[in-house]
Amino acid sequence: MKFSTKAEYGLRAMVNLASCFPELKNIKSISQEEKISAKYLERLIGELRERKIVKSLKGKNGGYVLARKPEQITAGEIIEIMDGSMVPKCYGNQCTHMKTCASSFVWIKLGEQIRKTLYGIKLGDLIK
Amino acid sequence: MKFSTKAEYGLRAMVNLASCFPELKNIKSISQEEKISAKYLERLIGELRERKIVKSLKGKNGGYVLARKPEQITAGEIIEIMDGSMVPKCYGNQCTHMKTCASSFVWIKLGEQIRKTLYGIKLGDLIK
DNA sequence: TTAAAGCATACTAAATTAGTAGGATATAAA
DNA sequence: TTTATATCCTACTAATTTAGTATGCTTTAA
Repeated sequence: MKFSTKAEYGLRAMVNLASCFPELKNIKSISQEEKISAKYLERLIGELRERKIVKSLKGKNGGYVLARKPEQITAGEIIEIMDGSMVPKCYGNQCTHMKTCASSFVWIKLGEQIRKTLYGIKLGDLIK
Repeated sequence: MKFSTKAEYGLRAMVNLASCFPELKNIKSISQEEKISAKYLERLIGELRERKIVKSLKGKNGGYVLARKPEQITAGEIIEIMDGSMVPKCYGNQCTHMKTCASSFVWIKLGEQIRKTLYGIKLGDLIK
């Protein structure tokens, strides 16, 4: 089981913005500090902007700010946006986690725990 | 975050064997019952054999049996073998989850929870 | 002796991931 | 009002991983 670098990059960038909240910071600075390709990061943060995690300001002296306070944004939100669903599914949509499928219990239980864990961690918790 | 079908196939196959434990079952039967490519499954179960989850009996009337009782095999063992490590790491091995890396807390915490959950589920729990 | 099983290895096709490239658009400051 | 600096948008590509095939060898119970 893996997480993509996308989730990791996204989280790191948001933690970075949380650290300077409520100041603006531009892609160039974030990418240098976090050692992530600027162009790639630009796209990732774009997705987080669509989903209202960050706000952007265009033009000179522009950049990004968290759309909410660090205490009001969870790791789960960010990771779910970056990585897609956190609930593993049985293959080919044939199994829709029916009661008759014994092993589906494992994925359901696990999905619950993962959500519980990640939605319980706020950016505010990570910057102390 | 995703699990591969490999982990799912492996788990399903082991649950299947748990259901008929301690009887032998051959690849052909398992693959038909679980609707998984026989040749692919053969390889997957091969890995589980190397790691002592199942025992095999070659030759006519051969097949596979769980190497231990269903109560003594956990979902975590199987999934870890099939899927590799369950602990997500920071990128490029540059970050080794240091205390200075704020976001690494998330992956460490999550890894713990995943392990706790999956190692807490035994095959025996799944076949009732 | 032989048919039925697992064992081993190499190959391939499809999907996903991780980026690049190039420009269009917006805007604050000079 | 011009210009530099930033985000925004879309298409392309390279690398890796996943999922699955193919082929043949080895073992062994009947």
